[in-house]
Amino acid sequence: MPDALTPALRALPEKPTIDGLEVAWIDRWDEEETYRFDRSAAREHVYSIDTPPPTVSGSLHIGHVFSYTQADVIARYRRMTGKSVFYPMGWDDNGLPTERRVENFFGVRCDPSLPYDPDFQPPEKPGDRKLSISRKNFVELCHYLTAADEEVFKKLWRHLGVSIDWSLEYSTISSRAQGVSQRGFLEMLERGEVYSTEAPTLWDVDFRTAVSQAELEDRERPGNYHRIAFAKDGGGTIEIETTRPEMLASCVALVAHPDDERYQALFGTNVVTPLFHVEVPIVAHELADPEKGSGIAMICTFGDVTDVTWWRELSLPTRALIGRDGRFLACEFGSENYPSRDAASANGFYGELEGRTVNQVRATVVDALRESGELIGEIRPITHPVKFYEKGERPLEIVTSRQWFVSTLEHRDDLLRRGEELHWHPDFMKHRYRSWVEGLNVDWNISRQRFFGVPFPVWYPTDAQGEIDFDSPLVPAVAELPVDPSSDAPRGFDEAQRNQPHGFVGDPDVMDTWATSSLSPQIAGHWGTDLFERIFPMDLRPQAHEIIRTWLFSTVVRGHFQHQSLPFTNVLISGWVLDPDRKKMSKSVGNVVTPMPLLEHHGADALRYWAASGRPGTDTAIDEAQMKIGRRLAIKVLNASKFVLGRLEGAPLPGPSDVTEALDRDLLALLSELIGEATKAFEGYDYARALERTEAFFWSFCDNYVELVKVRAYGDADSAATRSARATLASALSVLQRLLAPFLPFVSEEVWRWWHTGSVHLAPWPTQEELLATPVSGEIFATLCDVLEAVRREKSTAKVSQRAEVEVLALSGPAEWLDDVRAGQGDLQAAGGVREFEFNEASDVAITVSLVAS
RNA sequence: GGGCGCUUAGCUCAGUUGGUUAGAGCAGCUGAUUUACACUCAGCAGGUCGGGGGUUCGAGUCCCUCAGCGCCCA
Repeated sequence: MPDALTPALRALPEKPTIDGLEVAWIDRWDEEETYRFDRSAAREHVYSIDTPPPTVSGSLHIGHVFSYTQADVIARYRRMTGKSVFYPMGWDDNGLPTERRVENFFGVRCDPSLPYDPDFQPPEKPGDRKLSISRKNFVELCHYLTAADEEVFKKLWRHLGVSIDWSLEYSTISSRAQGVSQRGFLEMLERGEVYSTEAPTLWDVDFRTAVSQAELEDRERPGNYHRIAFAKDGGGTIEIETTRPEMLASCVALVAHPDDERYQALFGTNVVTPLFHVEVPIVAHELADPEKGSGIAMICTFGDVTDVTWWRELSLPTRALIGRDGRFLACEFGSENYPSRDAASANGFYGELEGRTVNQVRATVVDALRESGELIGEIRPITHPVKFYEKGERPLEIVTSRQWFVSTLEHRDDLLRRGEELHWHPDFMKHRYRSWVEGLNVDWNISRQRFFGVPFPVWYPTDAQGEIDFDSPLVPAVAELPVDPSSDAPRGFDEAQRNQPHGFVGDPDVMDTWATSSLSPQIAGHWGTDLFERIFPMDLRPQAHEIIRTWLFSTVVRGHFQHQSLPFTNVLISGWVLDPDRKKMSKSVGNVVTPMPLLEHHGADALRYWAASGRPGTDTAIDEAQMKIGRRLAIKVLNASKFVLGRLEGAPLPGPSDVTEALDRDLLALLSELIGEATKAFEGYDYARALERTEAFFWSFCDNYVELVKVRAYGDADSAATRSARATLASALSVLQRLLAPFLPFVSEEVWRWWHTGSVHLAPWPTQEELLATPVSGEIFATLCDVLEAVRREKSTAKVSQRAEVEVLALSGPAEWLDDVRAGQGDLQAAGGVREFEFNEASDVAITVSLVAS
């Protein structure tokens, strides 16, 4: 028998309590390095977990408790089955949420043109106006603030008993992670999986950055249909409807569905735009919706994503007029790209628009159209979906700029196959992935025009005129990484040549956060060392469903490109925590629940019980009643353990061979079934089922089995019946403590240590073999429970104490049933206070309880 | 518009390949009382399994359809 299982009973506490167990065991586990990953373990003995690195600038909420507990329960199970568990924790702090938090917290704003101020101290309180600081100062503040936030998160995980090996802690913005990230980028560049291009890009004018398709969301917004008349060449007009009349100057064509009879004759002819007098063609495309408005729409560069599709597929000219700040750019009508039949009038009017915002331009254009009579009828209010950056507050614009893209579209089929290869828990979540990949319509844009992130490790040479040659980027060697092209010069150049003719320019952008966190296996696993070979592909990716299209998708992309493999073999999807009214928690609604007070009030085991009761992928309402039940269970474990171990005092601990009584053998047979069920459930990632079965068994064990044998177990240590009861109690308690350990790590450890030297969390997961070689097939325990229940019911109905005596217990039933009862007759007599038994063979079971007259 | 999930007791949820009389916990009600545990124990009551149709000897479970709720994608 392994050492961890060798019992050595020590003094039991007089009045055990679950309060304070967390503090005691967290430190002890640190000292004993209970969760330390065995760096020398071979791949087949490792269970590796790609833990979600949280963004600490987001608020800590109860959802963190929920999902991390579910993953931890799996980690603890695997550890007990003998795996060396690779369970790191990382922090994913680069990106906009941190930048925004720093801006608000300190009242600062990053201006990359400013020089670094080594003596800079942030203001005590944010001022009325934002203070402009250099990029390096800004990044330093980001590091400073996140370090403090990380401590708060770390405290929560530890208090919750998440069995992370903290020696593996990482950050996606550390120098090492930047090196990994840049290496990953350069290798993709070498293989042709990334490219940079000047392209229409979704752009947030407030954050002044491009965003990717994965960061978009549609929001229903009020809008207005404006009916606008375009002059036909041969006379007459065509009326289109648009929600964006301000884009009129960017109009490059009108479009209708190829099958639309109304416009058949007009395809190929031209019309002239109002106000700007620009000649544009009428074209056909099936994305034009005949049902929408008048069935014909104007194509502008670029009012929405459909415009981009039309522009690309129909090879239309580009007349982009919205700048990075969301204001209209300068434009010369009558020039080559803006042919106008009345340039003077067009330029005169456009003069009123230049430099103005989208809303201002819209109002001016609408007024002008109304005046000229080209606005037809009334403006018609509608509600329609508008694309927003998920963290943004203004609708996205489409701005043309140079960006780095990862080629995902041309690998769509491979990526779909990867999704099929992956084991999803629950299985139906794979549809989320599939529909996302199928719906991709642009490559993954990884450039962000921001500051706190991993810089692109590239420079571009400049020619004699200082023009930038984007097609021949200068790259560092892997050994030089990480680099910062804004302060490091490329090989063969010196700093004086920056931004000079025949010199170089550094790429000013940083990577999208997902371009870095998609390498979490490579960062956590120290890609390039033997450790990585021991943990990759990871065994488990636990995460919530809303980041399937971001974190999961991007990690699959990187694994596929870099290693021709899935980055992990199983994904465990956690649901959301809903508020008690089953509404989604959100900051704006103000129903976000912070976990610490709940943790302190109910205890870690209680919160874990609630979290582990939530099935994979299932949204769960926050439920303090459920936490109270968890707390009750933990207390029961404490008291039952104390009671059972108290029965074992004073004599050598008996072993499995001492289990001779039929009832005891039957109980162990049932326990063996439980082990099988719980193990099977865990192997299928159905931790909630394992918990439910174990919990039900444990309560029945306490209320029925222990009650039946407590008197027998008190008897003469030399009697076989007593030894049998004690051996059964010891075996059952040992198994139950271990089955509960993944869920209730604190109380399980506490009671386990009352009779073992090692940690329950390193004890072997119970097996059916360790119980009885030859299980009994009877239903003795169940039968005795039925009889006991009848006795209890009689006493309860008579409103007497459960300790009241039974004069006669008359039992009728088939012979085998009577045999089962007789097998536990002595225990029944003791537990029920029975004076006399009567047995009668009969076809139907009947139990008659006659109480002693009071 | 396409897809996924959910709908079982007052509440929260189990119910595995179709198989006795549909289960548990909580809440409710009725009791017990120096007990390992009041952070206890026992008992009772509570359901047309969202509606309709079908397959089957047999449907909470499989199929079709409708409705409501939630989410994903477009």
